[in-house]
Amino acid sequence: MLYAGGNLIALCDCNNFFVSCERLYDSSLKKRPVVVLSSNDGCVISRSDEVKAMGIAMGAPYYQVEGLLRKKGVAVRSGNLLLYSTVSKKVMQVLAKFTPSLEKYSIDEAFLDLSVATISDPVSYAREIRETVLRWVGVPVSIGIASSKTLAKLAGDAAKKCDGVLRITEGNLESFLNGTPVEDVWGIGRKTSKKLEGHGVRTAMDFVRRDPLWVKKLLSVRGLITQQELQGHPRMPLQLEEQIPKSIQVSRTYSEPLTEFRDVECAIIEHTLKAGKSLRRWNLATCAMSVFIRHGYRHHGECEYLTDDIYFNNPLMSDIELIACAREVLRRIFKEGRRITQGGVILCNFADSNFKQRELFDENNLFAIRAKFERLARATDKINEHLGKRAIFPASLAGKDGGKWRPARKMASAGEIRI
DNA sequence: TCTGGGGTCCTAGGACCC
DNA sequence: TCTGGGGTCCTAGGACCC
Repeated sequence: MLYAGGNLIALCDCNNFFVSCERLYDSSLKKRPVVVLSSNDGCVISRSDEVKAMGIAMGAPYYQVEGLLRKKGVAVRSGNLLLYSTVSKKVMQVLAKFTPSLEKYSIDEAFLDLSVATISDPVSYAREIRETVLRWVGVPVSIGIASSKTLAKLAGDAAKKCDGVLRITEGNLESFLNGTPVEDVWGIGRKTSKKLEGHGVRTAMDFVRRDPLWVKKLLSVRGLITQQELQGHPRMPLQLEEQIPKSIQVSRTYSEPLTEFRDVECAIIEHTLKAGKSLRRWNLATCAMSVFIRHGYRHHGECEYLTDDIYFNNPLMSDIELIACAREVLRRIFKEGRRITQGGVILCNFADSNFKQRELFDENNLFAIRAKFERLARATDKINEHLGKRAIFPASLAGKDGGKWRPARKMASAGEIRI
């Protein structure tokens, strides 16, 4: 088997990240088993080691495990993304001190290029990284090292089960792959692993041994890339630059079903405001918007999505225009008598926000009016950043604090956290 | 009664054209 | 009226990830 030994990639993964953040905020949780719940306190999205040992699955619906959690004295917290992203930034800052080549892969994971001549012993270097993150931020991490991202991910998983750092080398690669079920490989999900098992492929080693042409035919190029990465060939370069998003989505499951148009409209306007803010933060403008609402419950076979799109010749970024469009689409899709349980807005087809095209016959001087809307949106962003989220908001939301649709967060940590 | 939210990439198939 | 081959572009849907 070929192995690109010169290439050295580390995956640094924060252990039980959301739980670790909650423990950072409230140190009394350090001695207790903890779970963190998704929006609307719907399901379990982070578990401490003790909770994992109890057999509580990732993504388990909270109402199904609530009794057991209470019986076992597990502390339960509603998710607090603001806290987690603040801690994430700190972790990334520390990691950046150890290598110039860093890819922030997710809120709790980063790939580090360790192929630097000055690093003589990558494993002890990784231990140093681990201790530094723990000391400076207070979050425990695991680090996997290998010659490709896919192997580094596997090494990272294995590192969690030993002392926090694990390296896959040419020497231990084969036994490692033999001991890894194919469904544990990054990029091979539930459907694909079922498909592979149907062909007698059970371990990562079984997969690696198959004819590449057969793999490509069965799983397309993605499968082929995964196979090569498992053999130790880096086929997925680190993405060092922050990627500009191709779409921005804001959606929520509501705390109770909404039946009145006005309530749904307020929710959709708030989602639009959030999406617009994110759009401007990236200096983007959008040429397309989708609005969708769902009625009924997903897991009861009685749910239906109502959705429609709107397209713009000139890219938009101001709240006034985005909200007007969202309301228009919502009026097209809303149906009386439905119990709306979720709603959302998606922006896509982006252009640089500096791109502006004047209409040939602009008799009402729309060009100038739109420029004003855009300046207003940017000013609003600045003011709200300084004075708090709702210092300025559209008149269409006046008198609506959104209590009816806002997701329930019954077990939020005391107060909103800023660390 | 109660099951999150936010993304990316790839492919197949249709429409259209020469 | 029927016939062939090849190309591009777009979209919906599937699969995966955290």
